[in-house]
Amino acid sequence: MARWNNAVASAAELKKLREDALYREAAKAFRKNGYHGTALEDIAEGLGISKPTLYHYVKNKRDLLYQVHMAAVAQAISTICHDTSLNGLERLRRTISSYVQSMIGDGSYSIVILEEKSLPPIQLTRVVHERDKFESALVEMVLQGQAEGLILPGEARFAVFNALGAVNWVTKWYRPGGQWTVEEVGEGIAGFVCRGLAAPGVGPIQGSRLLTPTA
Amino acid sequence: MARWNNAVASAAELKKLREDALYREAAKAFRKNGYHGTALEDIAEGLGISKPTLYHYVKNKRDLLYQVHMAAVAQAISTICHDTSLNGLERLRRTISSYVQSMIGDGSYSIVILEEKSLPPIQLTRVVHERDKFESALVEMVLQGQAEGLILPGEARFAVFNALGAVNWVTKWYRPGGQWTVEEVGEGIAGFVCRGLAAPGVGPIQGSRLLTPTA
Amino acid sequence: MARWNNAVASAAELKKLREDALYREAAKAFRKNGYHGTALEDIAEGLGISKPTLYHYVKNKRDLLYQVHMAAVAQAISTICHDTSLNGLERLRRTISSYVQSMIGDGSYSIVILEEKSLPPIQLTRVVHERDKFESALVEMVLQGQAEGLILPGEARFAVFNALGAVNWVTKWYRPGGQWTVEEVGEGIAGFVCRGLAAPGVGPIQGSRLLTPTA
Amino acid sequence: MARWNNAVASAAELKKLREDALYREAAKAFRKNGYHGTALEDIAEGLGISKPTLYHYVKNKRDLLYQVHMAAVAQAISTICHDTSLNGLERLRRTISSYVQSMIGDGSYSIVILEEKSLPPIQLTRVVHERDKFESALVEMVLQGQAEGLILPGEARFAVFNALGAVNWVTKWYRPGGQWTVEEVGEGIAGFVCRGLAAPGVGPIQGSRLLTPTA
DNA sequence: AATGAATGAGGGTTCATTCAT
DNA sequence: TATGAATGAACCCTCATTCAT
Repeated sequence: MARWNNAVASAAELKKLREDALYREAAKAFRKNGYHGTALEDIAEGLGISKPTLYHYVKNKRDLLYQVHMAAVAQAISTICHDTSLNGLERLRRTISSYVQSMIGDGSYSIVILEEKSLPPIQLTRVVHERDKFESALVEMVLQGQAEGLILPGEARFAVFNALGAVNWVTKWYRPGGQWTVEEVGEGIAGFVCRGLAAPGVGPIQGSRLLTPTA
Repeated sequence: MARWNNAVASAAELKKLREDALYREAAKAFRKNGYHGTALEDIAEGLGISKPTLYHYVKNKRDLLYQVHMAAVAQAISTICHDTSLNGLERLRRTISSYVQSMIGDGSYSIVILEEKSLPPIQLTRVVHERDKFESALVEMVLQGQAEGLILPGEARFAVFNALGAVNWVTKWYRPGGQWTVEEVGEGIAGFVCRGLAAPGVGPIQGSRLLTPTA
Repeated sequence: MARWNNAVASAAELKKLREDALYREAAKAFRKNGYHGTALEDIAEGLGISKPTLYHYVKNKRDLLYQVHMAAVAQAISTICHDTSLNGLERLRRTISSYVQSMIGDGSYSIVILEEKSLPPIQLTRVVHERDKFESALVEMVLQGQAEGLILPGEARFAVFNALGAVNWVTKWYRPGGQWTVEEVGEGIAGFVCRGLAAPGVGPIQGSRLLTPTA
Repeated sequence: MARWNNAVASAAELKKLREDALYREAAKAFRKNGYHGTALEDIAEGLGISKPTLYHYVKNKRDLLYQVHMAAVAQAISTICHDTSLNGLERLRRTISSYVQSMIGDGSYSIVILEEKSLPPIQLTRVVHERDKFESALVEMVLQGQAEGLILPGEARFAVFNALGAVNWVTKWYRPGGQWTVEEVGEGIAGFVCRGLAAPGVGPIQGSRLLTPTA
């Protein structure tokens, strides 16, 4: 019987690896059934362990959600493109492509949903605060792009909301192992978003075979 | 004390009106806390009635979710633009704008999330089947737009997924009573989506002040 | 099957009566097995109802303990002898006799034990505060008795501790329906305590057949 | 870090000393939180060892309680005054003083409470049987005192119950390191009890400054 | 139609106990 | 001897659902 999804290695790293496997399994379950719809038993079963064993790694269910959220945000933040030699639109495009790929890739922690009553205020605040860091980075790229005349004028936050919608939705429909590769999807969505925001006259924006910009 | 959100009228329509109020209240709760995170008590409280009274109007909680889903899909389908004199891109734009406005308007039934274990297979199949009608209509518009050379070639379903992401996400961030009107948001998202899909050379696409296409 | 120990009467008082029956049953269980050793199921079973039904009457187990404690202290306070025409020693005697009889009588709520971790600090403070009212009344009687030369000089609190020991211990050994009546026990303990505290030369103190002062 | 409360000595006695330290620590915990309210982890922590290590010294939690009870009773029995040259009242007084001092002294094993469901019948019987030895000794002293005309006539068992109440209660209120010494408390309680039982005309009975018989 | 009362089912959490190391 | 890891059993508590009124 496969335990811990075989994420078991040498002594010291063991616990860390197990935690990661736990977070990923939990993220998957939360994504599928929501926080309240997920029983700890489901997660334990997915890992081939018993329910009480989970309590060696997390304090309680809420804390597990919190940890998963934090891991997800950290993953999101790690996809931000910091290459200052690029214009805002291109930085946005690369970030989105990279972010999407991390979301649907193997090691994804991403949870999109945040049921309102699922976290106590303090932890909720922290999650929102971290999430804001990621969103602010996107807003900043949009503002740069607008200043450069590459992105349509208007509310930068509105632009980011649109972008995040197209992006986050991917977890709802993407099925790994299908005809569309992770990379194609990431590049495709990034292209879609950037075309949606680009000012008129900006040249063709890179996409993927799923939505061909140079037909 | 306001009961049934004052949706009470003359004899025969009474039940229908109450059902509608119930579905809207349920939709709001499900949207906020998910299916499993919503207690029937929450819904009853929101309507100013008691928990057992709900059972005069719905068979059980699952059935309530089913009814809300069906109402939501019907609402979505009702926003489809059937004007065959228009090209695919414009029909898509009008449909999206209209759909978004219905989602964030007062009488919204929309639930975006479908927790996988929340409906029994038979009802799930029906909901998915109805939802497919709406999505197929969108796919058909994209195909028409591609045939007309107005929409980029590629996977029409991929295009629709992107569109739906930007669209459905609106329930996560829109706050009624803020600076952005329902109409501005609807037109803005529709413009964003259509620019994201439009083939090069297609003229400026209508948006709103939130993202100005003709800056 | 006997439900609610037949403590069921007319409409409005119903809930109050049920609460009382619940508190008495809970007190009995806590006395026997301690707080942590008592399962809510035990209490429910003793009342002929099911476990979740308890939650119509108390918020949770801790709150139940708190309510029982408060009822017990109120009962204790109600036995205090306020007859100011009496000397301190006699007031003490009457109070103790009355208190003991209330503890082992039918409607007793008394819990003697307070496991330290069983109540959250706020509720613990309140219980202790109320209990102090009762103990202070006893201390005051002792001080009066000492001033009157009827009680030995020394630490009044020490005297009260001794008295309370003899008194509270009664719940550990008294078996209703045995050879010793409630009244005999109450008077007997009261006499024992008062003789233990009385100054030399104080005349014979009333007791009971269980320990005859006038042999 | 202090382990085993430094009760560690040479090879052979090691196990015995550790067991004693364990019993005392367990007694303390049981006294504070009751049997069911005490987690083995609490005891282990108090000894600076880990939970499974306890199982090298006791078979299981119930057995630990049993051992502690037996140690406590043995301690109680060891305080019995066997000096046959003394009258019953004085023997009782010395025994009680000595017993109280052993209860609140450093090496105390005393558990006063016996939650009914905490021991299986066989072990319970043995504990009760041992306890009876101690109580019988007290009863015998009372009978002797009554025969000698020094103790009030009446039920000897009732007299002993009163005595044990005042005595056992001491664990509930005594705080080491306070203003009252162990000896003062022991002598004070013994005096209180014996005055409570003494026949009229018996001369002054020794106490302590806490309750002065010769004021 | 409406609801207070009741409960079976289910989920989160703790903990005594075992085992491999 | 000592312990981190694991788990079955038991308990508190919630909630959808039913029923009598």
